[in-house]
Amino acid sequence: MTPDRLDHIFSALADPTRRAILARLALGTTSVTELAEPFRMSGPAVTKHLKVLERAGLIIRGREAQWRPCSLDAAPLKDATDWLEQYRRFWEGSFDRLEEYLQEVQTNGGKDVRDSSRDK
Amino acid sequence: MTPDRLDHIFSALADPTRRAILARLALGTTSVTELAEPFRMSGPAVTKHLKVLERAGLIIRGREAQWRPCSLDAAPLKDATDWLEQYRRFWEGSFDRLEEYLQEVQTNGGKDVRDSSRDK
DNA sequence: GGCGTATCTAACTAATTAGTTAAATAACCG
DNA sequence: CGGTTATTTAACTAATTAGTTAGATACGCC
Repeated sequence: MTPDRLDHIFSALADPTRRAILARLALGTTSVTELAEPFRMSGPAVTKHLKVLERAGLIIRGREAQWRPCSLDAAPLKDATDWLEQYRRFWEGSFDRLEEYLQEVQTNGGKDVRDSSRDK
Repeated sequence: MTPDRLDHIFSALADPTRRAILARLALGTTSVTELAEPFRMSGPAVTKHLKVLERAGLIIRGREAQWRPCSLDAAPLKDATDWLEQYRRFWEGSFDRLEEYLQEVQTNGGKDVRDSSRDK
């Protein structure tokens, strides 16, 4: 997982139009025109969103006559999830004693921000 | 979960500097200066990244003398994970028959992109 | 070949982002 | 008070993003 692959994935997800496109594609492959329909937005604008999703590896484009069907490729979402997974213990809240201890020593005794020479 | 909360969360995560800052904060609360250290980047640039993280709700800022300690608040990462979770079945690959069927009917018989009047 | 539908490219604009340096603010310390 | 350290704000620039409209391209059909 190179760092800018995650950049592309997360920034593709940072837009509600693009998340809605993914949600639609979760129901199945469809055309650009149908993807565009729910939005008050020109065709070219949708084409650009699709390019962003494609750069992130989240969609696959086919060719069928004058249509360029899009389908979901969720594999990169797994990479995003794996990255987030590292932080699960933080939102689940229950650190065990060792983790608490490590966190304290990391912050120089857990007493002060930088060093222990200052004393408030 | 309002849509633009997710926008803020994902776009905060779309930058490697900010992900590195979160990784550092996972080890414990620290100062702006220490956060800035690994990067070839001015102080104000780091302040801006912190503002983005703060807007996303990912960090909490304190005050201690002339320091403004940062600490991680991972709660929004749970929201991101929850959103991604909807797609897990896609990257795990094994759809059950019902899901396959639903996906096919959604795409008008699963045969064509738009309708069944065309026939290739 | 020419028409109609689907989609993309080009060229442009406005807003946002990521960085800079210089100066302001805040708080401790002697 | 005056100096030093930490951090933020202001003002600026360059690059990127999200949208637009107009025109090009691709393909099927008659």
